[in-house]
This record gives sequence, structure tokens and C-alpha cells, in this order.
Amino acid sequence: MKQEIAYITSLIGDPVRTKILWTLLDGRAYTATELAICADTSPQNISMHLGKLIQANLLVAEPQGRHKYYRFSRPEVAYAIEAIGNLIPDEKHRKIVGNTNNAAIKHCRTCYDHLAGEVGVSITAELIQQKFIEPEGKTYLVTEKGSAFFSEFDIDTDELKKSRRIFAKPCLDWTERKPHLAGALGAAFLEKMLLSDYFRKTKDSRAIVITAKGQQQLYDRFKIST
Amino acid sequence: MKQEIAYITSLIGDPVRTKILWTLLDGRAYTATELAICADTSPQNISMHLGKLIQANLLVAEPQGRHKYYRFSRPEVAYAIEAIGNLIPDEKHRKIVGNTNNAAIKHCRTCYDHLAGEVGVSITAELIQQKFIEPEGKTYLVTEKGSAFFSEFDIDTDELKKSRRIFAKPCLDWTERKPHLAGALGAAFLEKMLLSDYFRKTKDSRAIVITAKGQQQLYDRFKIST
DNA sequence: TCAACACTTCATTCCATACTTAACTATACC
DNA sequence: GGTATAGTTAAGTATGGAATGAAGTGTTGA
Repeated sequence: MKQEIAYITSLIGDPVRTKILWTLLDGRAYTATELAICADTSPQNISMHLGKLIQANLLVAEPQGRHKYYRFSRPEVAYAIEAIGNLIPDEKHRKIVGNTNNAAIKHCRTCYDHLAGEVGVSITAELIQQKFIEPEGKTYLVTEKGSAFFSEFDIDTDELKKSRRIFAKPCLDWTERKPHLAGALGAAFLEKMLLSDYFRKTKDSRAIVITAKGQQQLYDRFKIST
Repeated sequence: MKQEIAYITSLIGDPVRTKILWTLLDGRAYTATELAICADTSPQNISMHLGKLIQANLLVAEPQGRHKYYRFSRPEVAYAIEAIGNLIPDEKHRKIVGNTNNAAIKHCRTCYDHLAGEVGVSITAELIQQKFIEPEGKTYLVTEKGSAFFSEFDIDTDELKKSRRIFAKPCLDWTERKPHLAGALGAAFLEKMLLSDYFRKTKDSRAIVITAKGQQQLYDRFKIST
């Protein structure tokens, strides 16, 4: 058992592989070359590292033409990386949050495939406050009122529950240190809000920008000022 | 940012350190020597690794006599290790979850040379309740009634007081977070209860099992049901 | 007072593995 | 076909850091 854990941690523990995993945290698939640039190393080297991560089933690759796209094999990998992110020492932590470069990403960003950051945490708190969802052990339950709310976004919660993925659960946020909505519901919610143009993804970053429409809606629905 | 993460992951990524963290997952504090045995390495080496984990604020150490107890600095560390544990392929994972050893050691175990755990704490509370011992600053005093009680176990408290070891003192329990009886009296009391076959030591663990006779006596003397 | 024990520190050794150089396969597009 | 681009594979090197051995501090208990 300890050996299995040690095998996984030693894989995660390499600086280059950490950079790969950290980059992939935004839930998108990247090509080997893109990852080589992010990790600041050679194509041969990145290929070696990606091979190890795939062999351990942390990543999967999909060839598309002469490119090959790499992404997480399952959400659990992203959760583990996020959990490690929470361990960054506080003093160092503050600096980063205060760093203006990261202001956008602190404010509003994706965590794998759901909404995180200040805005993600605020929305989740408000969903609980308005009794749309309620904490139940390690998951969230959706109330009747909540089902109606999500159906406004064209989300069928009953249908979602049938998926093999965990329906709704809290995910600890590394900047806010508070939980935000993850799981199938969290992913669906973000997807629909993107479709509705509340948010737009930025290129090359996990940051998300809030549209004028989104600002209005966040205030109307959740009394969140951005 | 990526550098900070890489620093943490590289720390977690060493096989020996992984074994340390995995061992500490049961929430108990362990001594350096115990961890060296768990990780199957030398005291010097474990000391080096523990030093790094402490410097990164993943662990904290609290000296108790000539021992030093190591434990997680905060719950987030345990969460991260657990999250990594989730990455192990399912078939391998199931085998371990069925292991129920942790419950026993939390229930009843030795702390250095005296009784600790749930049972140790309960007995100590009852010794105070029945006015056999009473807290006095950083030590316990034995009452006249208490002397009579311990003499039933063939313990001569007056004789014990002459030894250079601290006679009786509270020792904070890591699982229960409550005090239990330590010092010369605590050690003698455990020794006699083992001799009287109230308890039996287990091999390779600090866990202690309670005999049928012990269960009866614990109930009769302390109203403790086990 | 002294021996045993728990743990640490430091200097040295040694090895696993990340990285490089080089050659190779496969796809895309002219 | 020919050339450029994306990615992989293989052999050789080198270096970071884990492990070891020896020595040291501090506590316990006879």
C-alpha cells in the first residue's frame, strides 16, 4: 500500500511534472509542445514525463492529426493537485494572492471544470444561504427549490444524478480556503453560465472574465457585487 | 506559484516521507523512532526527513521527555494525502480499507510505558472522580483513599515516591486530547494491570487488548463499559 | 554520577533519474 | 515527391539529494 502511494507521490513530486499537472488544472487539454513551453523544458523531456504520467493513469492522451492532446484522466487527479495547492505556507501564500498578476485568477477562475475563486466561493455560499443546496456529510444535496433554480439554467438535476460522477460536493479553494461547488452539478452550472455568456474563458489561463450581463445576473440572483 | 507547488510536491514525493505522512494519517502523533520503523529506515535519515517536513510546515513536533511526537500541522495536510490516496487504482485500494486496526489502537494503547487511549483517559477521569488522585499543579497527588486503592494492586505508593522518576503526572493524549495518568505511578499501574491479566500487549503495535477479566474489573471499579 | 536512550547534526558516499544529443516515425501541406 | 512540424525513442551523462557513519546534545532513571 505504502508503495502504491509512494509511486504516485514520486510521480507528482517532480518539478516538471508538477508544472504539467498545474497547467492542466484548468480542465483543458494541452499539446505536448504547449506543455513543454509551460514547463520550460525540451520536447523530448516533456515526452518522457508525459509517458510516465499516462502509464500511471493520471493523464490520458488523444491524438488529433499530428498533435496529441493531454488531459487529466479523471477529476480525482485535479482534486489531489488542488489539495496540495492548499498546503502552500501562509506567508508565501499571501504574497501570491496580493500579486497583481494573479488578481484576476484569484477573483474568478476555473478549478478543473467548475467555478472557483472568490466568485465561485461566494456563489456557493449564496446557494446554501438561499437553500438551493445544503451540505450533507461530504456532499451537497439539492433542495426542491434548488431543482427549480437550476432548471432555469436548463440543468436537469435528476438527469445529472444518474451520471457516474459524484453529483455535487464541496471542493476546498486554494485562495479562499473555503468550499465551492464541485462535482457534476458544479461542472454543469459553469458550462451553462458560460453558454449564457455570464463568463468568458481567457486564453492561456484559468482566469475567467465576468461579462456585463454576468455582473448584473450575479447581483440580481446572489447579491454579489464584482 | 508553480515553484511553491513544486516545492511541496517534491517534499511529498519522496518514498520515505510518503510513508511518514501515510502513517500519520490515523491522526495520532508518532515518535521519530516509531516513524523510522514504519518507514523502514535509520534514525538519522528519518530525522533529516522530519526536519524537512517541519520546515515546510506540514508537520509539527512536540517534545515529551526524551521523545518527540510528530503530527500533522493542520487538517489540510491529511486531506491532501487522502486525495493522493484516491488516485490509486481501485482494485488495489479496496484491500486496505477493510483493515480495522486503527480503531483498536485509538481505543486502548500504551503511551511510552503507561496506559493511554480512550480507556486510559476514562480510567484517569474516574480515578479523579473517586478521589483516588487529585490534580495539583503539574502533578497528581494520591489521597489516603487512593493509597489504599493502589495497594490492592500491590503498589506501594510511598515506596514509589522515593524513586527519582516523577511520581504521578498528567500526560496529554493525542487521540483523546485529554490527560491520562503518567509518571512512576502510571507505569506501575499499567504493569500491575498487565500482570493481573486485565490487558495484554499486542505484537508490533501500541494497541492493547482488554481481557474478559479486565472488562469485568473495569466495570466493577470504574463503571467503564468497553 | 553515570549509563542507556531518543534524537540530531555534519561530512561523505553513492545512486536514481532527469536531461541532453541524436536519430527516428508520423502527419500535414505545398 | 519534398519539406516542415509534432512527437517519440534510445544511449550517455551528470547532478541533486537520499542514505550512511561518526559524533554530539539532552533527558531519563538506577
